[in-house]
Amino acid sequence: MEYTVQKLANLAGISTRTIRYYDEIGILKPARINSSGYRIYGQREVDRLQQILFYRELGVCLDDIKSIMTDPSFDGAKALEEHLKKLLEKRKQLDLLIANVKKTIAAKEGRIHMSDKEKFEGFKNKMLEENEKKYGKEIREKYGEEVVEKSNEKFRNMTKEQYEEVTHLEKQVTQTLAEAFKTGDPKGELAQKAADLHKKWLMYFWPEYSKEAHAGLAQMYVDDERFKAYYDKEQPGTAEFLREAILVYTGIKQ
Amino acid sequence: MEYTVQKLANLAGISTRTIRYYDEIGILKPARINSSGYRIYGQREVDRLQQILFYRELGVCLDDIKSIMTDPSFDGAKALEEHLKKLLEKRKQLDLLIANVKKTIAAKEGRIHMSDKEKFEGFKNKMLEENEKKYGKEIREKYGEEVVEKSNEKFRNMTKEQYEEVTHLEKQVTQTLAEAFKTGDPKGELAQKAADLHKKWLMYFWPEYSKEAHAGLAQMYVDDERFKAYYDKEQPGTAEFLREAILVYTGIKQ
DNA sequence: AATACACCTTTACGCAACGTTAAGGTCAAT
DNA sequence: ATTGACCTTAACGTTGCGTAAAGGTGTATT
Repeated sequence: MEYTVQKLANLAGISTRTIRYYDEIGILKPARINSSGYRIYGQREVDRLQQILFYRELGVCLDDIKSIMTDPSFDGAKALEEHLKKLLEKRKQLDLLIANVKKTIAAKEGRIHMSDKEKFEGFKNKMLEENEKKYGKEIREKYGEEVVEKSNEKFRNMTKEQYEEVTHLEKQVTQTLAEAFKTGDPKGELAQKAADLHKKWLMYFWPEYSKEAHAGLAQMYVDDERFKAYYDKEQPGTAEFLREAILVYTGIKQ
Repeated sequence: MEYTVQKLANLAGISTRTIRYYDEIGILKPARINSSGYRIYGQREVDRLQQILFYRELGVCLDDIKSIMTDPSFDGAKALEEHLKKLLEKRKQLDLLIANVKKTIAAKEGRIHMSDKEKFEGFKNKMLEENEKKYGKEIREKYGEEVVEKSNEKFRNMTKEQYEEVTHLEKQVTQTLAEAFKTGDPKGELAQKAADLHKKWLMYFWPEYSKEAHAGLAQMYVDDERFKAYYDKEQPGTAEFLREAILVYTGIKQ
């Protein structure tokens, strides 16, 4: 039997456009072209199309299908394994998404009745997630995998009281820093108090303290747009001011 | 604080292209344009961008985000519910895909060791699925939901022996039909034997037999490209020949 | 022979959300 | 005056087709 595009399309349950497209991308060429320029397909092409549609239904992209079917040296089984891995990854992402959407809906409807402890754990996880997303890659490169993991571990192990203490400290830093900024003197008492509070805050996260690391972090607050924006939110220049204060505090600069 | 595209991009951890694109589609306009034509964003825009990115991470498309954020009468919670439904549907599809890919891999590696019974059940299910995919919609429209369901039920309840009998019958029909086709006479003995075998085969699927329905099916074998292709596979014209034979067999035509 | 109608052809835009050049202005520092 | 780091708009590419548009072919009917 020979088939024109439409006959083949009906046979396979797809559109003629699809068939022409498959010709276009070279994945399914007609057996021949007749004198009027019509595409004519034979039994071999029907079989090939079945194969293509089979892989298509498994969600394999046409380019990969092409490789699987054209290159005989290509390992079809391995390609499917790869494909499966991609699908599983996709499902993981999707599960995360779904969980987040559900959470958001629940929160919006106000019918979230978590215990304080659960809420607290939720906060911690959310913070870690956000942190990872925003700075994860660079921080890991800068400080090393181990340091970051230790820091996160320390954070995860915080009690509710410690967490409250640390958020309180954060507020104190911000406030003191804002007041110090008004004085304009990074060596002044207020600025040094801010730097000290900042150190205390930091020690909730860092496995160990060093002046050099503290000063380095202060420099990053200025260099990195995202950190800078956080400190400059109310008053532009605050990030620089904090750096100066910390440089003095750590004795790197008088 | 004021931000140019790059500052805002760094702050939010996205690309400048994205920011310009969001301007282009009107989802995030700059606070103002300076004398050089630069986009300038303020705190309000930063907050708005955060919102946008929040929804984006939930997988909401930009068009929906636009609706959620611009139209205050728009019900954000409802939109999220809708979105969640879509995501769940997507996951269902994905799970199906994954199961199929796994099955395929297992089959390819030949490490599928099913019992004969399991294998048989698998065959039946696969046939039903394929049938559903290929003809499902039209058949249901033509014969009604109930008839189709009854037929499928009958098929599902087949024992292995019955199934083997029916596949054997199918082969007999094909063979007898091919021989009858050579005689060219749809009224001849062979053709009538083919029609009779076809009836017997059919009765494995249909809840009840009627001459009219049998003749109607024969007509469809000619009208529908897919059925026609099945019968014409070896010899074009076979579908028409079978129809004629059945019309005689059922007494609709002498 | 003309016409209708169901086929067939190629060309090309549209879709989502940007990535990626390309070509060219602006700004601050050297 | 020249870098170099910014900024701008314009436009193509990505995936797998759907959907016209404009025009040729084949066959049956009038």
